[in-house]
Amino acid sequence: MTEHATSSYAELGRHLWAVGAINREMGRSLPHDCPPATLALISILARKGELRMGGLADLIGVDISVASRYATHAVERGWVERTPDPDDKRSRLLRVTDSGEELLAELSERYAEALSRYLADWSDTDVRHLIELLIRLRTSFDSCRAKPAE
Amino acid sequence: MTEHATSSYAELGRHLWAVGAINREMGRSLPHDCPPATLALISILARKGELRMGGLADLIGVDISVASRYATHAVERGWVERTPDPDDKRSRLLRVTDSGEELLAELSERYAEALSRYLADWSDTDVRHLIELLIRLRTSFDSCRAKPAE
DNA sequence: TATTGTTATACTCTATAACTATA
DNA sequence: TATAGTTATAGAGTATAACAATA
Repeated sequence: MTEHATSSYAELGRHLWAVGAINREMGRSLPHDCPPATLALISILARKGELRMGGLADLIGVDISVASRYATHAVERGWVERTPDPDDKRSRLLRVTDSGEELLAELSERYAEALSRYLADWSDTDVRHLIELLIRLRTSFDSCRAKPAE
Repeated sequence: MTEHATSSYAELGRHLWAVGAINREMGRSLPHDCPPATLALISILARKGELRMGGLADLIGVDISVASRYATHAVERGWVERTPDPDDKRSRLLRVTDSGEELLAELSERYAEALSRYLADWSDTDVRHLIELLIRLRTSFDSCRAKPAE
């Protein structure tokens, strides 16, 4: 990006921060039992299949201690199960149960419906575009943290 | 948006939620004295000029009690000042001080520099595009909450 | 009586640190 | 000795509720 447009980054920062308010509002529609972070955990596991705790924490973007707490929460409710990791006895593999899949389907639909009411005037293309840019944003951050020495 | 693309909303939700991790990471570079919410408060006041507490809280996207706490924090450090509201003695008008402007300039530059390192491969157009979509997202939410009866 | 803002309190989310078990 | 994960504790951040002052 050109030098004189540097202030656009500050502006982007403000709008990124404002997303927090939207997330809080959307999160209020979730059941008390399943906070947004737990739903994210289940959703990621459903997509990735089996994961170890460390990999899961990276994907959620929280400390491993936080991910561990949420995983325990989800296991206690039967949404996630842990099996021994054959390659490393310090670790266990996490996987979504059928019950977890059901919960995910129900809450995803409920969430999507709520969001669609807010974004009634958005086109498919608009939504796709925002998704792509957010994916790219995350990618840029991840790849930058992977090589902090440069 | 067409019906069969409904699941895109759930996907958008996941990526919006993931922005939180980015915000946390960016927030770590701020001074202990000035958390992200305080910076947002100062930034909004600098842009809008004088604001009452209620209007400020709406713009930040938090409860008025939270905004009040942050305002007190900023006033105590000399970044914001309160003057009587001539039209309503229950309220006061908030405004950024010179000191607050200085802080905002310094932290904005620092923030922009950090973000620009993460987004080194983004073009002006990319950044602009994301900003526009985030603004529109916020607008859609605000206008929807303004008429909840419909 | 309703509204604006403040303050006290509680709740949610996350990180740090101490610890156990295994690599 | 280093690493994966768990748990205890502490620290941010936010919301709810009770309150005071004014509309």
